[in-house]
Amino acid sequence: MDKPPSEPTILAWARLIKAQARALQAVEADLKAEGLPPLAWYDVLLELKQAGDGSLRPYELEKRLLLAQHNVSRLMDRMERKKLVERKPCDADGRGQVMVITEQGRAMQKKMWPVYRASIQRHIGAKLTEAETSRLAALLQRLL
Amino acid sequence: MDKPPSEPTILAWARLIKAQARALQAVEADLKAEGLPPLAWYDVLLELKQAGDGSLRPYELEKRLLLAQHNVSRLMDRMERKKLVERKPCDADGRGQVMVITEQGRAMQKKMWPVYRASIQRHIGAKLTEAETSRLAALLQRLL
DNA sequence: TAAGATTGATGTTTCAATCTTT
DNA sequence: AAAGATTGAAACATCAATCTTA
Repeated sequence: MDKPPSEPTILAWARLIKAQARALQAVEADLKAEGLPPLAWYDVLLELKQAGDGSLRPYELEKRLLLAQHNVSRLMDRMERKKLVERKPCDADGRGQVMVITEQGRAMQKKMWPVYRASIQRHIGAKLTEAETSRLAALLQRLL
Repeated sequence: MDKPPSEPTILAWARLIKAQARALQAVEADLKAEGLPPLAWYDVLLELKQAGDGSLRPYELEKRLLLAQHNVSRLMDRMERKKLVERKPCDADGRGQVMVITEQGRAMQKKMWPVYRASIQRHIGAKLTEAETSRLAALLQRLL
């Protein structure tokens, strides 16, 4: 136990951090260049849209987006101010809230996707062959 | 042009973001649990230590760490307050500064490494075989 | 007591502007 | 004018409580 990581392990770690940082910064920059909100907002909108009735509890968003509870709370504040989501009381649990995507929220998700998609292609797709992409996806899944 | 990304490309992107976020959060938590500073500080200390004379210009750190100039500036403020680095004037360029690692900085780097190393092993090394780790490192390099 | 969610205070990052030297 | 670096103000994230209902 406490066996130290091999050299390839350290290299994989370093490149995971760096490749993600580069790609994420590039995609965020592409969104901003189009005057669109940050990626986190897209993630929220997509999760809500994909949830059956366009709504999720904050703690569900929390788990899916790997965010802390108080960060979800404030992210919802900002998105609610822009009318992209709405808070509703939760029938089933008096403590809880339900976050619902609005029509404006759905429209924003639709508007962001082509820009986001092109950005993913530019910064990931264009750098790997199809076969490499599949192998990368498979290996990354083993880390989840 | 503007060919949309394939399904595997989108999957690889999503997993890159998620796997990195998970691993990074886990490693940061391990460091914090030991009462150590965040990873960014380790990165600075290591870069300075590895630079020939233990010093680098802020703009060099900026490029190596993928940080914005003003973020480097403030990171250096915090680390200087803790006596881990020192600002010196730059002989060769009157506009510039030189950031130098202190003895305390070297000691901190040495103290952090075993914790960091064990954390990398736990969150990356233990989840993949040696062969997988090498393949992952090779694929990630293609993104850089 | 614990889960779901929020909030005040504090720390960090970002934006836009500034300052100095090249 | 451009490069290296910093700074005030605003946005965002984090920490430690707090509040409510289960």
